Amino acid sequence: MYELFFRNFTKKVPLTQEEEALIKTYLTPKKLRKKQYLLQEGDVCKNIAFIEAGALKAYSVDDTGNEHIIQFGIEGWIISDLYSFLTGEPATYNIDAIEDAELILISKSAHEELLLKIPKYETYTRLNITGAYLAMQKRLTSIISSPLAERYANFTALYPDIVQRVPQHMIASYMGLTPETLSRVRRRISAK
Amino acid sequence: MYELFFRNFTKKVPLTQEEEALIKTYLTPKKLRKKQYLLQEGDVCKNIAFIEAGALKAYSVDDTGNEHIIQFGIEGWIISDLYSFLTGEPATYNIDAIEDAELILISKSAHEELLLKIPKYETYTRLNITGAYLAMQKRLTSIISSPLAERYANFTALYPDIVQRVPQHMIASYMGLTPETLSRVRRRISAK
DNA sequence: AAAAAGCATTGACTTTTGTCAATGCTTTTA
DNA sequence: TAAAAGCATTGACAAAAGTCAATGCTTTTT
Repeated sequence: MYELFFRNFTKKVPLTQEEEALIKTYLTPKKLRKKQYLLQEGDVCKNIAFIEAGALKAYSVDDTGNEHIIQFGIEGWIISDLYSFLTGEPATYNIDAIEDAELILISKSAHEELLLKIPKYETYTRLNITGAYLAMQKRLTSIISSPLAERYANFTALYPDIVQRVPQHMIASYMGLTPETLSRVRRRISAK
Repeated sequence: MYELFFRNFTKKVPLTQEEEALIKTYLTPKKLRKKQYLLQEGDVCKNIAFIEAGALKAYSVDDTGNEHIIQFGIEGWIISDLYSFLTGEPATYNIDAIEDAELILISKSAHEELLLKIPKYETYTRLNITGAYLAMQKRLTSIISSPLAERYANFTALYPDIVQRVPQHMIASYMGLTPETLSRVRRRISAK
């Protein structure tokens, strides 16, 4: 149940057996069926979720009812409304399961205690957020500076597994496009 | 010279006099004239820069010679090509001064030693990167889900000082628009 | 003080993207 | 297994954004 979590952790920061055992006491496993919510907009985000298996999406919903996907998450990734988690403010994102999923939850109090008690957990957290920042910066750079066809090519090159597993219209949403536009971009690319 | 840096630091993580003095030995001040480069694409980013005064921009340049601004920085902010800094790969961004600027530089070796020797520096770093991540996530959400007029209104509400100090065409670049389009958006807003 | 460069705006036009509606598949649900 | 829902694609048209060119200011440079 915790294999991937600790494989991931120790790849960033090596742990002793004792540390691993101690950290384990702070973790809570959770299963989620496809379409179930992990978090709904307006609720406070109580957990950070590490994804052991499955796929989820975090998204906002606009006035016209459209979903805008801010983040995908699959095995080995972390998903959360971090702002809500850290501040206790109501969440602005929804998170739900695209596929049946197995998660490992870290509550706010667990997170805080781990930060205080285990310096390596702070390092792990720092490296995680740094990686997330760099990935998002690449995405943003691509949005403001690359033509659409190139942006889609970048995405498929970077996340081939997500392209396989997720419906096109969700990828369109992630890219800030309508499904029709993405469909046409793909046709233009494949015509070459 | 280091006032703002330490005011900022201690607001996040309180420091003893000794710690402050020790950290100071790792810092290098630098002045930059308007239009001068702090970093050029292709060079390795050797420093993280804390901005004591002035304004800078980080941007990429596309095949047609257009600038795309990925980040503004003014007093109290940090600017860098973090990916290049951390990996030693050539920078993909340019950074230059929009106004004369006073910077405090932290070199790679200084950064690494500080992380090892001063746990509070790691906490400071973690909080900084977390804040940067959350700000960028808001920007990204706004891009994929809000109409243009609203995005511009958000920007002016969030960064009124930048709107004052920076030419419109740079704000257009930051928003991923042409200067003409931003000008028209502004006219539409003010017509109401 | 004059010349040059930088900047924001506007108009006319083109290209890109969104919207709405319809179709044919495939997958899920009853 | 029949019906319903979900999905990708396409066409016709509308709206949004980009391009190119010109103008009038303002700021910077010489």
